Amino acid sequence: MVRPTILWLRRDLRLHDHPALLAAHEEAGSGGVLPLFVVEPGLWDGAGEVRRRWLAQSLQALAASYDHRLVLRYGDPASVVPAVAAEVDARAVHVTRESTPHGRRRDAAVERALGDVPLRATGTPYAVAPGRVLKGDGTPYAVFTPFARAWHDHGWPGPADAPRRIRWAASDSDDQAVTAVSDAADGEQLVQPGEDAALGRWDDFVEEAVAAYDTDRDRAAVDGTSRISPYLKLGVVHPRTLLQRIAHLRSNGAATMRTELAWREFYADVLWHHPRSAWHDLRPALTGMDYDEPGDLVDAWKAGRTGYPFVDAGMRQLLATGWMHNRVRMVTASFLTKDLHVWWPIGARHFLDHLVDGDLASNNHGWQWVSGTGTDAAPYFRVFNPVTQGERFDPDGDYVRRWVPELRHLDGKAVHQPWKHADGHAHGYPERVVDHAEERREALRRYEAVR
DNA sequence: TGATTATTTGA
DNA sequence: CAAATAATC
Repeated sequence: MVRPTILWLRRDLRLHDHPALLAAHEEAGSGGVLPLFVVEPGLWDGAGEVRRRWLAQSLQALAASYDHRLVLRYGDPASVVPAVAAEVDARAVHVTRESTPHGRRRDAAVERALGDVPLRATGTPYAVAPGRVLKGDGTPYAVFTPFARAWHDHGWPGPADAPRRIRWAASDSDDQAVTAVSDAADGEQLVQPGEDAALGRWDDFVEEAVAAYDTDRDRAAVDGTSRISPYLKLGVVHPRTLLQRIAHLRSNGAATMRTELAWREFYADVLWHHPRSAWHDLRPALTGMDYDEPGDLVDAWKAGRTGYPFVDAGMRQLLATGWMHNRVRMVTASFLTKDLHVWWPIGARHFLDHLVDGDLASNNHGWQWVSGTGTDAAPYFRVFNPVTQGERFDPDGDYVRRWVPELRHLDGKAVHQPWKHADGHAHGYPERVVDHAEERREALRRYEAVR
């Protein structure tokens, strides 16, 4: 009697450097590993089109690398996973350990529902497991820089062994999941799906761009960032693999790249210790802050029609591609929270709905950083000037012209202040919805009131 | 991983 | 008096 194990996939859609897959393989013996992905209604139905497309295409690429044995099911994992386990008489269900509030609740519910079938968690989506790095007194770090130092000193193992001849077990997908995924998979994508594409992208980046990353990553019009985040979001690559491939590099660019990966680990660690910070102010510093209710101005912000070119370019890039340059994320977030005086979760929700790399911990804590409510956050008085930021990080105006066609007739950095040119608004570009200088003062007044 | 304003510096 | 630097929000 041979019994398979189930590998229930979530944020680990890859073949290599996959400890949970190796553990499932080890335990299964000749019974084989049944790879299962559950399309969760709560996560799938609310996701934007571009986000769904990225997941769908990533699943198709994964299926190909799993000899097309990947099983897709639609429904609540607490009923679906035990049902599949019963169908195939599974020995155990293997997963990569989750650290988000939803993931932890869900996995606990699945474990209860599985009854006698054990749920075995191996590894995490991080180089160092969230919660592992602690201060000398046993409490978590609240400030990034000391965390990053301790994280680096803690170190991490090298990539897991390459799997050798995994024996896959077989079962059927359900129609609803198959249809959902195949319908969603149509269309262009920011980057190519799949593990091979991810590793290729990273190798290109290491070869061509990482040395200049510390300066080029801030230039909105330059393809100076790695664009590896959509892969990290779904675990198409493991950060350990990425870190290993830049470990021998001593350039400032490589160091900055390691620091960016450390930010991802830091925010996952913060979320592990403070699950409520996903959607609530982490620090009570701004309790009682006077926010405006979302209205027409927020709609203008979402549509990229605020009249501030750098902001609008970013918001349109987000809608069109499911991605936004990180510098512009900070500027657009500052605009919503400090020029429009809207509470950060409104913006965080919009980003998460559309970003193909939308990761709860990184996204929402990034928003808290901008709004001044996060741990180690920007001080409340730090307000980005959308014009100055545009002129500094898109000095030639190419980024704005790429995403805001109504401004293509303006040359150079003139695009950043169309109101200064007689024909600036000649092609339908909207007037500024607010006056930045005035709203900056208003933001400072409101912050002052709760200080 | 700011911006603004006041102040100092140096051609 | 423009540009660097410091102080302040």
